[in-house]
Amino acid sequence: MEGKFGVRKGSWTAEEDFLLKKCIEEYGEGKWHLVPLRAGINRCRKSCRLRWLNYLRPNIKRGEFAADEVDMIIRLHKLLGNRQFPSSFVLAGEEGEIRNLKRDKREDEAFMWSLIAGRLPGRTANDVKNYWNTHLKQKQFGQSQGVKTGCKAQTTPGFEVIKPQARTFSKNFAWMQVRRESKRELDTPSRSSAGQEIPSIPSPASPLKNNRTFSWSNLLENSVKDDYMNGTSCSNVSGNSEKDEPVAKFIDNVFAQGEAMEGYNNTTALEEEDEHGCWNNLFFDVDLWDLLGGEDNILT
DNA sequence: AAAACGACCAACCGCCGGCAG
DNA sequence: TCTGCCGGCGGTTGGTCGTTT
Repeated sequence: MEGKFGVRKGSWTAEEDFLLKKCIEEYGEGKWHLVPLRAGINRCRKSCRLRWLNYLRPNIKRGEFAADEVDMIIRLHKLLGNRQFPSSFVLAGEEGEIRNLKRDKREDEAFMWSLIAGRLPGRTANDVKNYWNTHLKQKQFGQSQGVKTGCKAQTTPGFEVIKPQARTFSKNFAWMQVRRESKRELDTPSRSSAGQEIPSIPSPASPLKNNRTFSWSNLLENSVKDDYMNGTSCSNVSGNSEKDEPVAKFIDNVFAQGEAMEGYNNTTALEEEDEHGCWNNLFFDVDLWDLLGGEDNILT
């Protein structure tokens, strides 16, 4: 059970767990290279960190994944693709400037499981990854692509990644004018400039017709998918017409949730003064906000 | 009853970017 | 600018346990 340099490997004992937990409680997380020494454990820094993050950390939820957790994993995995943003995931800035939202290679590859886990309280990235590999991957591909072939694990076949199309935002884009008080306007269906009814977003308090629970991933997924597939124009809640814009619609949908955003524990609040001098509180999922390129891209 | 098989998941490995010196 | 250390990630392995033959 000893690896290089005589450090212990393999399963952790109850005593090691106790020492590690005690050490983290005393010194806090971080400085992992010091942890084995401080805790008096003959383990490498990585082993200590992993044991803490995946097992000992408080509030880790164990046991079966709930249906809504599984649903969230599937949706986010579909949304984020197979560790890659499409290279065409770009936003058009001012005067034809194209900004590519594709991050560097490392970011592409590194953030998916942790991002998904971040939306599942108590679940670790390792949990999510294991669950995907042992349960969901086979369901998604097993029958049609013969995953159970006995060969070594291979890269997950690429999902169909829903790609937002290039778009232009303007500074006076109407979402900046939306006030939370205008949420009630959503009670009547919005209409596009062409008179089309805009698909309404379900309220958290009123479940979807098919009884599926509302989740944040629906916002982006539905918004992007609808617009990408239909190519329809839409208007935002303030009634201003905009070109067909998946991201814009997403933003509209986010604001349509009004008060509900406040209860979401991973939401950032922005304040924006509109042209009438009104201050608006804008609530936004921090990860998706970043995913879309942050304020620079959204507001440009 | 026991061997073979398969599912599950904790743990390890290798890689990479950030950062300080 | 270079180098080495650190933290953090996805991919993969291998031990354990339940099920099947």
